[in-house]
Amino acid sequence: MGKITIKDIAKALQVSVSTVSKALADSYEISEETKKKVLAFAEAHHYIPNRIAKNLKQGKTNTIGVIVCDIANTFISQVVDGIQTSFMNKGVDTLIMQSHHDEGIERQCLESLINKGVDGILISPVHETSNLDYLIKLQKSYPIVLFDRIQNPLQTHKVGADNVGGGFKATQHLLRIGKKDIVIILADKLGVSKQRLEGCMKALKQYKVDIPEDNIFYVNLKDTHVLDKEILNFIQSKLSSSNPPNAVICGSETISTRSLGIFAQAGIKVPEEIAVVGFANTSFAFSLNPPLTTIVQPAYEIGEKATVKMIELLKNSSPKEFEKIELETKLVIRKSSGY
Amino acid sequence: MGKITIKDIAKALQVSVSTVSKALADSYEISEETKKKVLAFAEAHHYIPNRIAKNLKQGKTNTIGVIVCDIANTFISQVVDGIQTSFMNKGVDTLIMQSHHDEGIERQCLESLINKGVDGILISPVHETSNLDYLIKLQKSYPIVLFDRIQNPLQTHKVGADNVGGGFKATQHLLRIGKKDIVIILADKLGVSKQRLEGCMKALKQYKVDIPEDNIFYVNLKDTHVLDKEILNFIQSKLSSSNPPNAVICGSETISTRSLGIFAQAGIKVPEEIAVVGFANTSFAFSLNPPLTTIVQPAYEIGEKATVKMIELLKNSSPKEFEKIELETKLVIRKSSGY
DNA sequence: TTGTAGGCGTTATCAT
DNA sequence: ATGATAACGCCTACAA
Repeated sequence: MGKITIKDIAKALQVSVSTVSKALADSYEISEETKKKVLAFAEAHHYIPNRIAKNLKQGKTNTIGVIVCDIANTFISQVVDGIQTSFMNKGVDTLIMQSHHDEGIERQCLESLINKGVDGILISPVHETSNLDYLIKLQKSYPIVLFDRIQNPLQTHKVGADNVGGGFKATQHLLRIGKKDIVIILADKLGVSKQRLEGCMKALKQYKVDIPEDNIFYVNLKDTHVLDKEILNFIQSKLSSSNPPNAVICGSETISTRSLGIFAQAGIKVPEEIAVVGFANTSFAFSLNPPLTTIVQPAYEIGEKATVKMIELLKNSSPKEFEKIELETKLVIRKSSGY
Repeated sequence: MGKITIKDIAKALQVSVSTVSKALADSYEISEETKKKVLAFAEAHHYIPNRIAKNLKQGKTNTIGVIVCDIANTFISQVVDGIQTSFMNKGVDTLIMQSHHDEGIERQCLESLINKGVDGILISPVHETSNLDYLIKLQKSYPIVLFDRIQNPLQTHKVGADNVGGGFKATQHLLRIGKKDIVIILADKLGVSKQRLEGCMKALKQYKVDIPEDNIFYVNLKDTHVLDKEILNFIQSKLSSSNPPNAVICGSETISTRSLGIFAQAGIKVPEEIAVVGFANTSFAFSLNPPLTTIVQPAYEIGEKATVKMIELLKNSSPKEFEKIELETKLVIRKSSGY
């Protein structure tokens, strides 16, 4: 298996290695006859070109490194699906690494990818300034495309979701169905929280609706127990206040799903008592009780577009005009918001 | 960046390339003094060894190919997390590919990995006999470890979950809390369905409980709409029969989550009217309404163990004693089964 | 202790 | 249309 080389073919066919090499590359310099002979022999003996030798010779690996925080995350795994599938269709290899939300590990991933000789890097950074200096340095020699976490000072190509638009859509939907007393629960450590909130505020302003400042609540996702308690306390105190809300926007998948569970347990009726709109990519949104109205990020497409951009860069390293692509989110209306 | 080679160091330090090479490898042949000089220079100039050249020379790539059906699947993404993290800790690269449930694509992945020169392959096959002949051939030259889909005629190392045990635990739990009228809904195209059912039957037998044959129902996961209808029809007809069930075991994550959603919509009380135990790895099980009692597969650990096995094989290609590791599943009791 | 030279499998240049 | 030869960057006998 896989032991036969170009040299063996040359010897067997009594031609030179270069002839074989060119024949296999379908070069115009080689006669049809010779090509046929070579191809036939190669086929018959299951010749497999040695990619490593080729890589060494050409100084390229045909491999792109991808760094994500956590591949087991719903959204991320969908993005990775898009990346892997697209690169595979283009014959490019994908080396996936996980930073596990740690800047130090992220640095190791970057260094590791570099010394593996990847041709480019796709990264969703740990946070806005993680390894920024290093990335800036790297960028001088490698094409780098940021995805998902695109609120980043690094000057480069970026592909992500339009989270401002997402926040806007979520809010607009609630306002349109007459839910004007909105509370917003956001993940405090999540970069996109800011954009999503911005979108919410934009919609509120446009519809001339005001909400008290303390209707915006930040939670920490680290400990689910604490999270659950915080959400419950917040909502209950709000509901029993003089100006009870009739809708809540949940700024992340975890917050969304937990909230529904918590409300159900506490006997808070959704959507009658409080309507819920969440940011979530899980296909289980429909299976929740009630089915959850969601803002969905085009995860697969984000991966796809980032891939296309990278391939473009690999072909054409000159166009230094950095592009920021923000793909539209989708509002999927289900029962939790009251139709 | 990364442009400096061993040659450059040699030239700069007025020594030979081999001296540098050996110094970098910390060879005993080289004097401490020279080593220091070389290391210092390498450090200072950010020397990065060219892995490709090394690979070419040594005929190894230090890379393992991984083939899964669908990386965006909850369980699979958790396994991949385990694989990627473990290999990374060992300094081995992971090349992940997706077969998208297609035997032809799987074949392409395999061929692609081979010609990329991976040192070994970790695969969760599309089905029990997909590319079997090819895998058998491959196995003569490469270490191959099967994971997840381990009911496979291929004679090799296998790591997966003990699904028979999982079925047993699910059933035993129901029987212990007095739910003896059990129906079982299984995914018809899922390989593990057989094992899970086997476990269920084993428990029923052990507890001397009989269920009618038509309490076992197979559904197709392709179309969710159809699936939902099928599940609802089945359960409703069962519930209105002369011998209504008081418990259901859902043989896959999709079936589990959909069922809960469907029951809620149809006003079927869980667990009062019917208790539900599902096979699911999603962390949202708790957020469902009611929180879902689940059989959880040790996904991360499966990936981890498969990795360990592969590394073992790479070090020690001789031990041809094939091992089949079946890791225990975990029963997580929540409200859907009635506590 | 250090250096020389050959080769891993390809591709690319330049002859022939 | 074909072939000889030199790289690519590294490792490793073997020589010195």
